[in-house]
Amino acid sequence: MSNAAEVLKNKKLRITPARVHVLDIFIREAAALTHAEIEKLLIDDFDRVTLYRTLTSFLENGLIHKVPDESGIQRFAYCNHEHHEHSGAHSHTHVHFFCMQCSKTTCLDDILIPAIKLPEGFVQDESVFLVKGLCRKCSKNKAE
Amino acid sequence: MSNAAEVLKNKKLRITPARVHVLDIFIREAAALTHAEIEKLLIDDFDRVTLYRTLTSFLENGLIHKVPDESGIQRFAYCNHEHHEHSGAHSHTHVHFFCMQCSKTTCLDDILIPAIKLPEGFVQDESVFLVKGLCRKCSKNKAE
DNA sequence: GCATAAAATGCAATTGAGTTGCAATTGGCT
DNA sequence: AGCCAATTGCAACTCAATTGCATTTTATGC
Repeated sequence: MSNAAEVLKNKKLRITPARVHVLDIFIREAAALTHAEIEKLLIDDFDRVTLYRTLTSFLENGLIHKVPDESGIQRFAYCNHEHHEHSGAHSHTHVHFFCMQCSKTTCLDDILIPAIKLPEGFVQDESVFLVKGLCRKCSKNKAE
Repeated sequence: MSNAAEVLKNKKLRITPARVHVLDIFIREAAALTHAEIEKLLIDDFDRVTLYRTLTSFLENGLIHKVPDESGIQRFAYCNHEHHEHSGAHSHTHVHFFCMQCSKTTCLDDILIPAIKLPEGFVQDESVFLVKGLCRKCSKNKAE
């Protein structure tokens, strides 16, 4: 059984071609992907709606997480559990990085969102931290 | 001359009914607004396109700034210059707050985005920090 | 291995945000 | 008042995302 199928089984999700293929892509690609990007990466042709529903299902089951994107398009990335395992409930409290050169969005799994002090009366729940700039690869290319 | 007209004049923008009305709304409302919300708040009926172009113009001239929104819709808020005046160039480096109860997004002008240490090789430019939770008003109501 | 119910998929149609080109109008100026 | 450039309105379009419904597929028990 493929790695993806294994993950689906653990989550008690039905193992379907669409899900296995999409999950494979998420595991393979290290970046945060949009619906359209995944669609292009898929070899087999699935209906757009199926892909939307697959993403929703993965989201609900904690396989992927939403990634902030300023352009207004939804982005999703595979949840790297290695970094969060110890905390019990899965959390997405890491910083995300958008490269203005190559337009890739990546999870900085090791960098947690710093705590801030809100004004009196505000109660904090989740938060989103997106940093824009140049990724390792692009800043290196620029220096040469 | 109205407050809004004054602001437009200082920015060397033409004073048109659409601009004055939209700017009035931004000054009046303390929250970050979407295109659709502004459209509802407008008494006079302007074309959707006019509103989009008005927002673009205000954005380019630093009258409003983009506010992060997880749902993927663009939000804009009036730039409160009191807090940034001293820094010369206008900056939008404050934290934004989304209330999960009343769905309003507000600028926490006084709370600046904390600096973080990126991994080796990453170069930082701008960043976006959105905190979700309960605003003052809603957390107060809940406590009663 | 096969029947079955529930879940997943495909298709068609729809909504809503945002954009573009172009003609008509209006604001700021002398 | 009159000019020109900026602004507006209209029509048409793109793209992301959603919904209802009929069909197919999956997991499971026999």
